Amino acid sequence: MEKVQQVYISQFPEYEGKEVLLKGWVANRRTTKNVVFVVFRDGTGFTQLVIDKQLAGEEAYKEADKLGLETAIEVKGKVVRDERQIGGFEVHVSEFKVIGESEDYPIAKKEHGIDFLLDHRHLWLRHRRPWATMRIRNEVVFAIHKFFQERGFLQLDAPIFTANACEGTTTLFETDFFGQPAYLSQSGQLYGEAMALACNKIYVFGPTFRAEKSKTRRHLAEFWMVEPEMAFYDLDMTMDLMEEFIKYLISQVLKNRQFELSLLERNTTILESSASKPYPRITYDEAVEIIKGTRKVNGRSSLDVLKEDLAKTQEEIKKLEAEEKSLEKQLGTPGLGEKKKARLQGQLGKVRERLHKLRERAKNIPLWIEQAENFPYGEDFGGAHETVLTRLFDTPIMVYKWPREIKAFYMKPFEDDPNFVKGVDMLAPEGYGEIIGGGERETDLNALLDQIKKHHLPEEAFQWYLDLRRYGSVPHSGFGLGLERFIAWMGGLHHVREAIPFPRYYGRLTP
RNA sequence: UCCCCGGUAGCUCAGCGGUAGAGCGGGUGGCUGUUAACCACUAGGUCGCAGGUUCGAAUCCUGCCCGGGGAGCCA
Repeated sequence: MEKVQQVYISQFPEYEGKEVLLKGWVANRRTTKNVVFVVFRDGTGFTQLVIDKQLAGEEAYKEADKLGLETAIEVKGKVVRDERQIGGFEVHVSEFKVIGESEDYPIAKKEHGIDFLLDHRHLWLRHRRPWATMRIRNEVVFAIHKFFQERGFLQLDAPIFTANACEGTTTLFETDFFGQPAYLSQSGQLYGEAMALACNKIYVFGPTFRAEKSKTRRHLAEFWMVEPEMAFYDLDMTMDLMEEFIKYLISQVLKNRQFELSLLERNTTILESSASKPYPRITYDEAVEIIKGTRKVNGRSSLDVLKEDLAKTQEEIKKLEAEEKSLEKQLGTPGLGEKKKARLQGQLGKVRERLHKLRERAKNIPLWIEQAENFPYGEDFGGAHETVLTRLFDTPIMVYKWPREIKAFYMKPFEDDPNFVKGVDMLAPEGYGEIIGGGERETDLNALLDQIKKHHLPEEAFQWYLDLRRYGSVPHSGFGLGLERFIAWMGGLHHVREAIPFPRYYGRLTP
């Protein structure tokens, strides 16, 4: 092969009309009489290769026609503008050679179930949706570091092996640490507090582990959390920081990852409002009133919104049921052509799938209404309550001033209202739920000892933590952002397991 | 641990008491600057496992296993 410059697909705008060398993989292939079209990827993007008999020769055409999906190839050709293609360019190939063969690639050119795809996660990562998602993940991670570094925070790591449970509630993974039981960290917070009192403003950014057998779209057994901790910060300063932080992350994704968002077919309306509009700050008491429907938001009550929703859902169900019947009748007609029959069956499948989802929804809404109306004051919100609450807003909301009993032992009570603590949760819109939990920490040694006893936690294990209150205790605060939940919200992903390269959750340890 | 839904071809699914089906993917041939291309032919199955009901079970019943969603817990 003659020497030409090797470039990446991402550099195409600088190389229009030029002869270049590309190295990558065959993502898809279509053959026509004189031309083979290859959808080609090199990790930086996707483009179409055109292997024409005239230009590349009869041999190249025949060889290209045999290329299996995901064959690694080296290509020489000219970058040509073509507005019909993704990225706006295609490559007219003059020569190519195979670097690595690929036969019977397991992921077919069609829809697959999530379980099959996750069994092939190591290969699935090569495809468009995961590719776009991973680029958004990287954008978010980079933006997190930029945000904190620009504000003088130090990134410091908390240990992963710990001797005790942080908050004493969740189930932890137990391991053997040279003959002693040790647990995988469920939060870096307590260590973050120690580091903040040493370096003022710090953030812990690492993996965390929870051994709950959670089977929901919001849970993983291993996930990444960003936990800033700031000395001399009170609750209000913390809420200001949280809002500024989330707005910054969203704006960076919107600015730099439009193409990836479009590949995910993400409607960005709510992301845009969330990047600019102020986030409502609501006390727990107010949130309860909103959930119960006794307090209106912008003239709307949560229960009315749900009832409207139910009516709309039922209407759509009726429409689809009629469509289902009509399709079934058409399918029952004798003498249908195979082609026509297949098409009808395809349509019927889609209608049924949509019906299934709507029926599920129609079944759930009355339950939500009931749960909302009968919400027992003083308890934590469940998924249904969060949905009811966040549905009324087009930005994240911050719920603060929580009843002391339902929050962790280290939370600081309000001086003028000691039954409530200075904790705050940020709830994302569009059903993505809690993305941040945090607040101001207890500073008083005796108050903390009291809480440790009330929560039945082992006092000895917390001696080092209590030292932070013995020697120069100061007001301080912090919060934790669930990275995968945030990414799932950005990308409009169905499940947090799509937001991490190799998810770990109950029932999934490989690949 | 509990509740709901599911397990049929490599993949996505239909069939729900009477001879196991379609699309995609594989193979062969045709057509075509194609966009998950298209058309024809072809190969491909212990209907999750075990037991029961029945003349007859993918279909009904029971138990178990696996998966999905939710509760709990939380980021």
